[in-house]
Amino acid sequence: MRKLQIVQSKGARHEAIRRLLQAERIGTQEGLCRALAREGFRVTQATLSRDLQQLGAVRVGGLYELPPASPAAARLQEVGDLVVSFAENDLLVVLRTQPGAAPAVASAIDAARLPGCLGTLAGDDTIFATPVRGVAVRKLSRKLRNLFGRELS
Amino acid sequence: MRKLQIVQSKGARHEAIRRLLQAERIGTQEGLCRALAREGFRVTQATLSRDLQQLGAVRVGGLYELPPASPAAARLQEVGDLVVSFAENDLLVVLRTQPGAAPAVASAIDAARLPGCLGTLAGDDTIFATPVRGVAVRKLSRKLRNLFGRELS
DNA sequence: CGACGCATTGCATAAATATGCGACTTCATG
DNA sequence: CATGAAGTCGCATATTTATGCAATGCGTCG
Repeated sequence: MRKLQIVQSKGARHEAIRRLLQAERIGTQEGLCRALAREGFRVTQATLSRDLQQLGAVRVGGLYELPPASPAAARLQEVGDLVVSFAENDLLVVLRTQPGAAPAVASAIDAARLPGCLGTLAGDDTIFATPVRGVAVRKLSRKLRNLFGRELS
Repeated sequence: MRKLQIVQSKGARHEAIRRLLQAERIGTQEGLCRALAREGFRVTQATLSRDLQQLGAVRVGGLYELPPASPAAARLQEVGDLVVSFAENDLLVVLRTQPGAAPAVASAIDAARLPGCLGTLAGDDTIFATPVRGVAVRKLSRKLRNLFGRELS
């Protein structure tokens, strides 16, 4: 039997990685691994290899660098708190937001230009989002959840 | 005894690498190695590792990409043909150019902001270049030769 | 609750990249 | 011509990164 894994920390870990790469001169995944360990994240090099790819980090001159986080992504993080719940049917993903916040959130989603998102329509506290043909509503729903990086009903 | 090496091709090879990386999707140094071989460049992965570093290439998403060649470097290549000869004494590097071309060449050199180059002064077909304190005139001369990528008297 | 889909992770290892060292060339100099 | 400094390169290998696979956790749905 292999060691139990404590899944569940990717979001926070990615944030930490961003911070660390900017603050320190980190040149290897092993080094990043040690730095993260100091902050309480215990993961292996394999995981970091995947994380760095997902973050779009690039190794240049023996040092890891991050492409500036897209403004769109930053905005999504900001408005994430305004989202109250997710739901979906066969056709649409339906997001509920705090009163009046729907337009702001929908605009942030649009700006992010998700590959699978055909369009959004915002009311006052409700957003309809519809996937491009061929993408399952489920899939889009998951993507949106991940974007806001939170667990919702 | 090890195999004889046919030194002497870095400049052209670097050009070829630039071209190939832009034209094809190349994801490994081995792949680049094969592509170069098709063009007649026979070098090993080790050499390419060094070349790519020198070119500032970056591997992102499993593909090699080049940072856009600095305008300064491009300009240097352009004016390189106008340079006729190099010479040096204890104090200065002296470049001769085609008549009237000195200012253009000097300006390109200045724009390149060589770390070892304190300043240049251009006449009509003659340029004086002087190194920063601590850098040998010899050193600066070599750097300039390399920049123009040609063999001159 | 049980089954299923999917995401996350570690482990082991494959794949890829970087580098120490010596060979060789080219220039320039005594 | 001998000598020496600088630059380029291949080889062998060390270092670093990527990945196939299986285990586990989480959410959903019947």
